[in-house]
Amino acid sequence: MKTRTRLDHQTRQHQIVEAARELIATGGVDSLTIRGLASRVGVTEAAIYRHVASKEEVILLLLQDVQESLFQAISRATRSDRHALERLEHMLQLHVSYVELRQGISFVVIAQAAQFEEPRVRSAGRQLVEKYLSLVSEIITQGIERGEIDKTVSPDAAAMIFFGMIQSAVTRWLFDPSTHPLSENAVAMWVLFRTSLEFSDEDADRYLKEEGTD
Amino acid sequence: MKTRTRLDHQTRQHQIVEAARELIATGGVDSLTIRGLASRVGVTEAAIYRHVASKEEVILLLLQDVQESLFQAISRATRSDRHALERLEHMLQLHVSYVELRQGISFVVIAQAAQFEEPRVRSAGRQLVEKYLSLVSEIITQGIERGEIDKTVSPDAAAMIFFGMIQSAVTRWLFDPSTHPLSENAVAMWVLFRTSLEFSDEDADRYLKEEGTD
DNA sequence: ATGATGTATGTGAGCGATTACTAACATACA
DNA sequence: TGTATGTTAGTAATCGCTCACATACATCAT
Repeated sequence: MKTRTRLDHQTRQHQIVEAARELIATGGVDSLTIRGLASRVGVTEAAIYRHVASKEEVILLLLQDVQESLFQAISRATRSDRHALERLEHMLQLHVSYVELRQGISFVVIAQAAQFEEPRVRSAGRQLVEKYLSLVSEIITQGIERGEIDKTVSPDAAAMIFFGMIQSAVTRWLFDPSTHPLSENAVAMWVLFRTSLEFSDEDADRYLKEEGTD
Repeated sequence: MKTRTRLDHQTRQHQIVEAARELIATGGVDSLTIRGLASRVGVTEAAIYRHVASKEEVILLLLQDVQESLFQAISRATRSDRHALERLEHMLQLHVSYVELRQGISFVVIAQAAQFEEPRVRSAGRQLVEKYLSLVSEIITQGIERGEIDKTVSPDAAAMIFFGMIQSAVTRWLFDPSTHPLSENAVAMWVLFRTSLEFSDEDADRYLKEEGTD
């Protein structure tokens, strides 16, 4: 029985982050314990510390993983050359799909990060939010330059509303997933919000012929 | 030294809820412990249990207190007979002031409630969110009936965006209060979002003379 | 190839600290 | 005198984490 499966550092660390995500998804942040990680990975607690310095590092790795996978998931929308509004709509759908796939992990982890004492965790969470907002804000700014979005729109405010739509949908969905389907609520909000970004009729013809100043 | 100050059940329970709010505000949800409550109230741990059955009840009482105080805070906006859009703007400002006063408590507690295992805590959090959304939704429905808001607006979707705006502003504010003033961000979002609710120009004159069907 | 060796990965046991909570007893007050 | 409010001193459970030790595996001299 001494024939244990020995896996390399990288593989184990990845397993630990994966286990952390699953634990939080099923039982909330309080369920994230070293014991739980060890149990899920299939090793002892002490083995966890061979690949991770502390519980804090687990959280930081998870935040990093969330950031990479989330931006990977929504990158298809940002890369496209389509109309800014279509890119935003696509991005919203991709983000919502991501949250459903990860069982709400991204939102939960970020929200919790804001509450953590550890400066590094807070910092990582803040950077994730700011990076996301910047991405949305840039799309909107581009849209304005290209004449696809009303120039009176504040990109920063619009990005925050966009971010808030996801938070709102996810919050409701976390409480009762069956009653509040994530995707449907997100689409309903988008249909309404996009009218804020579109040209008002009086301005429309004035900018229809202009080109983006890029 | 045996002359302890003996206070009645109701007073102590109120002190406990107040202490719970302060603990969470300063150190996050993990800081909410029976020891911490006892220390802040100025009694021993065992005394806490004279007025509260369990830690879960503390959270439920806190949620109840948040619900009452929040709706009390925003009631001034809902009671008014003014234009629906003005009522919503006023409500947003009052809500933001409330969050600042309570140091983000309302948002944090609700978000955490969605993650708790205990069914009663989850239920209380869900009801708080739903009640809030209903309130906003009703104001919008009234606005539509009175011809103050575009009839194509979905009250439910608009209410969720409204709720999301607060979540978005608070999330950012919790990470860095000085850089992201709650009130300013909220106002900036509102200025943008309200254009979604207003009449498009073509419809405006059609409904200007109609009365609400209430 | 073979065997020795160093290192990375694992285990078992247990550390001190903290958690929510309780029992036995004391005392203020109606 | 009874009851509500308090204290002291615990409980078992769990937390993050560490130490001494075991073993798989790559490397390297022979």
